[in-house]
Amino acid sequence: MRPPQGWEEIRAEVLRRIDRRDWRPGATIPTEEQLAAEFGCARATVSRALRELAGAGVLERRRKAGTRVATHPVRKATLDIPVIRLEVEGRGQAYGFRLIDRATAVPPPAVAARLGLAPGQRLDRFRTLHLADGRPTALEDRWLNLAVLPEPPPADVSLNEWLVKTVAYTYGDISFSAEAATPDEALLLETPAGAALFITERTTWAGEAPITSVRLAHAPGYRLRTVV
Amino acid sequence: MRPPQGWEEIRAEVLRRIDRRDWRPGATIPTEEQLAAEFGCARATVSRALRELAGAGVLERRRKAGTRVATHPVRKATLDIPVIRLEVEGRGQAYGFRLIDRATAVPPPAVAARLGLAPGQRLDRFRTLHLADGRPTALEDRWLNLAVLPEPPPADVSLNEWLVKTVAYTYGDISFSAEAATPDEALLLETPAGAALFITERTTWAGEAPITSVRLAHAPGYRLRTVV
DNA sequence: TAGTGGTCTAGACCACGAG
DNA sequence: TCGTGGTCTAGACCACTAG
Repeated sequence: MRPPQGWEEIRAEVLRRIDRRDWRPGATIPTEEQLAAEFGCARATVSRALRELAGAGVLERRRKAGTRVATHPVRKATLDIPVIRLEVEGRGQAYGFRLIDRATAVPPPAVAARLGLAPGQRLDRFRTLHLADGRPTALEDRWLNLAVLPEPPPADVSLNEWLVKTVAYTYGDISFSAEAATPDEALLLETPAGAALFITERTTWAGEAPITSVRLAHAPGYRLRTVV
Repeated sequence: MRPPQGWEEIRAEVLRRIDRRDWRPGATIPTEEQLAAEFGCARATVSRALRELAGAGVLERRRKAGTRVATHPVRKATLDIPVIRLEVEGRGQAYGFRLIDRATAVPPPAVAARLGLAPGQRLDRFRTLHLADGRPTALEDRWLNLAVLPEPPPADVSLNEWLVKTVAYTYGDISFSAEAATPDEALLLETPAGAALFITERTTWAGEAPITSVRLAHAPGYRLRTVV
């Protein structure tokens, strides 16, 4: 049989051997050097293939100990964090948004803690409704640290997209959960009170400075997908 | 200033330049060759750094066109797909589970479609309640294609973990959503009917053969986190 | 301390795709 | 067409860690 060529074919071959149970969970597989000899390629090529599989959670690698097939069924998936406008347009619908209200206030303790703020510090709060073909798809509740921004945001664009262009790359964390719609949310999202909403919460920093904390409540039916 | 050394320092330097807006969203950055010359390293080292950033959604790369700072704020996050037992034990609680019922039946159309089954084909269905310190944390509803398994599963272990050890690596897809608890689910999870539940649905194949489709309904308060 | 993975180099050729 | 990223090689040295 023709040996695998290129790191992608090697990755596929390794997966095949794991699937066929030639290499069982917890077992140590041959070293990079041995595999390179078997496949007739450079060690760097094998290394690349195994590194990708380790990144996906399929293999566990440690110096000196070697490479093992992962025992714990912890798989890693990559998730494309969605942008509402692109999601809506991807479904062939017209995107729109409406600013519900805007205020300066002291954020609730949970938000202040997430952003690492001193108690009592005031932030700007924007609530925006995102629309698909005129119907609400998500309610955005954003707390924004205007102090760190070079200029105030304009009123006529999506705050999210303006931020991305202005503050550029940021680090952050994201969490997903399910919550029942409050009466207020239900009214805005045109859904029954108490409906199960999919919630994404994102907090971002630029370097050390906390920028913004966003809570998105998605209208019922929302679904986040990925592949393992 | 000392030039960055190693692909990780180069990655950090690139991020710094994006953060400082030396390189703006949409702009083309220097070629690998130019950066290698600037940093005094091999092109492969620059390539590695830029590849990682492209994988994270920070850069967009195309042959001939070069490398640009990503304009669309689509970030990619890696998600550790949780294993309930490990999550529970990680919180310092005692893990347990209880088999609710088991049957052979024709799955609902949605499940059959996800698994790519012929209409009318029967599968085994297991419903399991996962417990943390004796209290329910998640309700598992699993449809299992016993025909493709080498041996029937034992009754006394977690079905999920047995599957992982037996079928080894599988491909699959995952989706997340929010749903209101049905009366049945509410009873089992000891929560009010209609409560907002976080739902994960996973379908897996081993090669071409569909193995299993699982729906996990998490008790209220569940939260899935990741970092960008 | 020795074995294994992690990384770097200098060079080469290839594949894609913008102009 | 030809510039750019994508990959491979053969070799080298380093970093971590199991025994």
